Parts: sequence; C-alpha cells; structure tokens
Amino acid sequence: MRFTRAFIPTTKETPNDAVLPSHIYLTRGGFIAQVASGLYNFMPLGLRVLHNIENIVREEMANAGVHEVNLAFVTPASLWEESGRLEKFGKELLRFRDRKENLFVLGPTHEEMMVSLVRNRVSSYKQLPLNLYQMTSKFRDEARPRFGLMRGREFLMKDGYSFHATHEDMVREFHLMEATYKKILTRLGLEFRVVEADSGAIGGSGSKEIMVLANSGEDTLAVCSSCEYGANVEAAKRQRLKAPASTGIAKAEKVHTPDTTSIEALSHMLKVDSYYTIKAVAKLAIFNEGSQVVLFFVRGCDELQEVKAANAVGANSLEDVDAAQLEALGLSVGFIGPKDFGKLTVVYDVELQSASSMVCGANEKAYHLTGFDMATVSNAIFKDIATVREGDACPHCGASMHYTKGIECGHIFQLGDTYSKPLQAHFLDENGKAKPFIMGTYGLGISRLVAAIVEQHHDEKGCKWSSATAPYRINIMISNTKDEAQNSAGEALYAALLAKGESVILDDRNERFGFKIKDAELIGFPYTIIFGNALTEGNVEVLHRQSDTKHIVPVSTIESYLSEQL
RNA sequence: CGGGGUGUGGCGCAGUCUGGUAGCGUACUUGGUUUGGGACCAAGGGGCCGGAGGUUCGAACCCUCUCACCCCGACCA
Repeated sequence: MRFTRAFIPTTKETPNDAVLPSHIYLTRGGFIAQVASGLYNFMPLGLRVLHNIENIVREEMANAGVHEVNLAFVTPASLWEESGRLEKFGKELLRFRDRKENLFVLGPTHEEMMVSLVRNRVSSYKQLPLNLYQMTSKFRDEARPRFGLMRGREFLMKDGYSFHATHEDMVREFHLMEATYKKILTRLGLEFRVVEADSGAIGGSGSKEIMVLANSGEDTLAVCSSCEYGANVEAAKRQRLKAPASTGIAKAEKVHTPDTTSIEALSHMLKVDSYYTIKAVAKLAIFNEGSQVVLFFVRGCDELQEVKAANAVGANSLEDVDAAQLEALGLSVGFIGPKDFGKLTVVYDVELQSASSMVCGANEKAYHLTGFDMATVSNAIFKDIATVREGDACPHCGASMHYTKGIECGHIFQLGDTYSKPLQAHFLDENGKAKPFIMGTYGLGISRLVAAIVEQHHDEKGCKWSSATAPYRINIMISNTKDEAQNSAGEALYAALLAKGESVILDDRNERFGFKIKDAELIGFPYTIIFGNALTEGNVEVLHRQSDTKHIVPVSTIESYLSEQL
C-alpha cells in the first residue's frame, strides 16, 4: 500500500473525549472512528490489526480441533425466554420487533443460539465431544460505554461452546481452551495472567478470566508473587491471617464506648489491633423476588467483598442500606455485634471461625464487648466473604500476594447443564438414556484485545505494534520524494518486499521528514526504513519502534537484514 | 439510573456573563519557495452556532423544553 493512496486520517491533536492511551492513539492514528456512544467504525489500519488477531485465533482454534460457525446476529427472543435470560439480562439486551411484531434481540452472547443449533442434530454420545465457535459482532447496551474499544456497546468477540457427555470430558476441554488462549495471547505478545473468577450472570462454576496486565485495567487482581495463583479480587482466596504480635483482650466485659462507631476509633480507644475486632456490614440483598437486609461480619482489619458476599447468600446483588432502615429493625448502628439474630440472615467470614479475645459491638448504643468468643454464637454460618488484601498469604503456596490491574480479555466457564437443561438439549448415552449436554463456554474479546495491546505497548509518541499484530510490518519512508535517488531506492525496496508478499507500506507523500516520522511513530509500525540523508553513503536508517532506536544499515543488505529481524 | 460537564467550519477552541456584520489555531484548495523531527509566503473555499419553541426591532448569546456526547458513581459473560 502507498500512503498516497491510503485512507489513514491521522491527527496531531487528541480528541477531547479520549482518556486512555489506547483510545487516544487508535483514534489519532486513524485506526478507528467513533460513530456514537460505544460504537466505532474500523478504518483500514484498525481492520488490518483486527484481522491479524482473528487469523491467530483461527489458527489456534483449528489446532485445538474447534470448528467455526456463524450464528445469526438477530436472534428470536423466544429462545431467551426458554433459558430464562430474557428478563435476567435486563436492559443490556437490545430488543426490537420486526414487521410482524415478533420480538427479537441483538445477541450479546450466544449460548441459547448455539444450543438450539446443536440440539436434535447431535443426539448420540458417539457424536461427542463437539466444540464450535464464531467470531462475530456482539451488542450489549452498556449503561456507560467508555474507554474506546475497551468497553463499547458493539464489539467483536470470539465465542465458543463445547458439548460433552461427561463432566470429566468437559473439564478436559476447559483446560485445552485455557492452554489455547494462553498460546493466542503469547503470540499477540501480551503479558497476561489466567485468574480464578466469579461466574456472574453466565452461570456455571470454575470460571477463569484471561487478564491482560495493564494499569488502566478495570479489574483488580490478587496475584501470588511466588506461584501461578491469581484471582480476580471478586473471587480471590487466601490462607488464614497470621495473628499480629499483640494479643486481643481476653477479659470479657462490656465497656462504655460512646461515639466509637468505626473500627479505627475502636482499636485506638481500646488499644487493640483491628485484627481482634469484629466489623459488621449491613447490606440490602436483592433477589429475583424481593430483597432483604443481611448482616455480614468480618475482622476489623478486613473489608467485605461484595461479590463474594452476594454469592454467599444467593443474592443477585447487594445495595447499601441507610441507618434509619437498620434502626427500624432494632439494630444499634455502629454497635452491631455477633449474636443469634433469629430470622435475620447473618454470614460470618471464615476468619472469625473460633476467634476469641475479640472486641465487638454489644448490640447496644455506646457499648462494645471485649473478650468475645465466637464459639458463644449459635447457628453461625461461616463463609469466605472478605476481600483479599495485599500481603495476604497465597492459598496454594503461602507466599505473599499483591494487587495488579487487569483487562478482562477472555472468560472461560464450566457451564455444565445450565443451558442444555432448560433448553432441553439432550443426547442418548451408552445405555440409551437421555441426558442434557455437559457444556463449556469460552469467550475472547477480539476488539478489546486491540485496545489491550496498545495499553500494554505504547509510549508518549504512539502505538508499538509487534510484527504479529502490526497493520503493516514495514514502513518504507522516503524522506524527500523530490530526491531521485531516495525515491528510486525506496520504490525498489517496496517492489522487492511486495514481491515477497511482505506486509509493507510506502510513505511516498510529499511531506517533510518530521511530519512523516511522527506519523510512523504514532501509528507504530515495528520497522520504518528511512531513505534519507544516509543514502549518500549508501545506507538507510531502520527505526525499531519497539525499542525506539535507529540503526544504520547498508542499502545492499537491507533485505537480508529485514529477513533476519522478521 | 443518580451527580457533574460540554455541544460554534473536518479536528481543537474563543465568543455567551453585558443581545447588534461569526472568529482563532489546525486541516483543506491553488501558486511559489522548501525538504532530517508535525515548514514558509501569498491567495482562497468551508459553519443558518445540536434541535424545537419563546422573548426582542434584532438571539450563538436571554427563557422553556428536548436531543447527543463526555466524566464520577451505580451497573457490567
């Protein structure tokens, strides 16, 4: 491609609505253009990057024995009624009616469609396992689209679904997909971590997220500094905390603690480590039908993890409750402590199991208890509901864990029969008995990966693509197009590389050196070959964008030099 | 959905308070000069100021309504 014939609208100025580097450089570099909130047009450069990623995904999918299909983008709402997700998915699901007034949705994910495609067409265990995927546009009417391609409403996703006769076989495929995703991300040159995750609205168990590490990531991960363990904080586990050097207060008594409603104030007043205090967190748990106030107790040094807490009580989500609402239930806000609350649902963090010498609320205004022993609480339910903190011990190896930010680029789930059962997708096993398919589902955000790559590989000048992802691997820049020698030498190399089938672009624009080099840096071609002043000595300069360094290479050896590099 | 902000040539902005011929930078066109870090000179083209209604002799500017986009939060396979 010649620059003079290309559609690459770069800009010097940053669009005012771009915040993240990926958004800024993809827009300025002429890769994408916003159409409406969360909707983007892909221009030639952006599409070429997208295709590079797609091709890598296709290759690895083929290697793993997965077959590609293409499901209809518009899907009948009736399928979503069957699975029960029409209501559950809420407003994110874009619904509309056709001319015959039939209700349809734009697919945000395609479990229902894939199950309906396979059911009644695969009917014997002999036809299993089966793994199918597609790479298509998805639409989710996000409440707040943001960060360019990172959280758009329309986006490109590879979504795969596997069907198995047994749980064991599904787990085998799950591991194969995890390994396959690792290969893909490695080929894309990304630093990533596969972490344990909360399964959210998709359902199932044993889900893992593929997180690209980047400061701008929306998710917080707790990762082990020693072993492979990593998890989204929404699901992270840890070993029991180590007790601090100081001790709790063994003497059991009721102490007057006016205006001491925070853990900080309490531990300061009684001179006790917050480890030995008990924090009460009241939340309004939202269920499919109705809602109710729930009490959670964690150590004073811990924070409640809302996703874990919601899962602990089987709630869809948790909301804050105001003090008045709690007072109405007879709770002494600021002084709530463990006890048998009767009908009220109460969950204690596992850390509190068999804890003693504790300080906690006395369930009476202005009073706390010391020397409290959790064993005195009857009917206590203990669950892991606290947030893993930096420095906590890894559940596998005990080493210290720390936080890091990640961009969720993939999510794989062990679904089981969550969808096959309600959608009545059955096969006959060896004994001729009908069973629902055991399924797995595997998502990978292709367009989000474009943004993730830039987030991880950029500098203050622009993008830094790898050879595997670059829109063009080689940019031949003629410094002064009026200079005959530069022009003909550049054209010659361009022709030679094209003949080799190399991914190459020729910057033949009649612009000054500075203008063209800035564009090359902004777009981020891995290699820019400069035909300029050095040509009088028979040399060209090669700009390595990854390291941002220049190298002098004789024109006579430039082709072999490039073959070595690529 | 709650809170805040912004809508003016392609892009980035001023002008709005205090109503009176729509401006700047950049990009674009033409000619010329330039050619190693986003050039220079000259001459041009392009916007009924997000939309609707109202006040006024007169509205980008004041009033009412509305739409869009952005930010924080809630939400989010």
